[in-house]
Amino acid sequence: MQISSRFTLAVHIFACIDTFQDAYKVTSEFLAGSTNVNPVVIRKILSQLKAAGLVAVARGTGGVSVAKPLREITLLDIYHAVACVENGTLFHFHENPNEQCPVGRNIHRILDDKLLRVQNAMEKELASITLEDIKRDTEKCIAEP
Amino acid sequence: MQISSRFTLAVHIFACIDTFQDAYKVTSEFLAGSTNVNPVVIRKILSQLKAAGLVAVARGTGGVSVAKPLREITLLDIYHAVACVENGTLFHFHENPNEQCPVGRNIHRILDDKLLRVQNAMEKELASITLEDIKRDTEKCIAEP
DNA sequence: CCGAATGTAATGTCAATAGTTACATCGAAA
DNA sequence: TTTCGATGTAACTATTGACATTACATTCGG
Repeated sequence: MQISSRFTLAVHIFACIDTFQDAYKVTSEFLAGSTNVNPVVIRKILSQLKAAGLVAVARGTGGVSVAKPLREITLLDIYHAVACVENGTLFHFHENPNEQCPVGRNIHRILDDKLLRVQNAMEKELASITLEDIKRDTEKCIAEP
Repeated sequence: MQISSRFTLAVHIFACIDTFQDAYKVTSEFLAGSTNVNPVVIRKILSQLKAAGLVAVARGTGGVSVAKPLREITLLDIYHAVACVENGTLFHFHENPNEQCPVGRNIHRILDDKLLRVQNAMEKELASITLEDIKRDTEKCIAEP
């Protein structure tokens, strides 16, 4: 299985806030229009981002803004906020290896550290990219089509 | 979503072949016993590993063996063989960003290279681990419980 | 040719994603 | 203070993939 599109949607949302916050009120309806997904899905993601302290959502009046300096928000923060993998573990392990079997009894001791290394390599790369990078590349792409 | 347990199952299968091939005939039934999953699931994985040239499966008589030197098989080979992610892309992208929107029109140009970097970091780590490492650690874990 | 094992189709269950409707709630502005 | 646009969420649905399970044709050494 792939990592849920909630992640790419969340990054898309931030790119929209960066780009449009001065010209428009950025609402879930507005974001639904840019991403082409349902507004309720956007609101679900926004509430996860809000719970992680990454955005501020104005109730009543409406509108989304970024809650921290862009360079302090990494793709890893966003990835964790939208909770795309269960328990934060990337690899799903078969649940009940046979404890009577020497291999089944030890398979976690054999594999867990290696899987963690792989996951850490991925998360480290996610952590190396900030919303400032996204903003810079967004402006560049829009400027030179 | 997490990466399918087919991957950890496949590694478990190789650990079993290493450990038991001299003492037992390693069949799908045998492997189902050690992993505690259905034999048909094991056979599905075995046929994927066979298609990738990683194992040899004896029809009729039964039994599985490794088709290449252990040091030449990496966890990345296994990961690709069992095809846990669609098109080989780890991140699922929302399908139809709005082409009328400056951000929607450019979101792939903004994000694709970054997502690829993350995926490459993960795959590089997977490629750094071979079945020889698995065999060594399996023997170690079984020897000292 | 017998028997144990593989290959595979078909079916069922379960969980997660994503779409959609509906509505209570909020809060600024008229 | 009422109105109106927006958020927060619950509820229901459709779709998809994972995994279990049954069934059976096929294979091949003994």
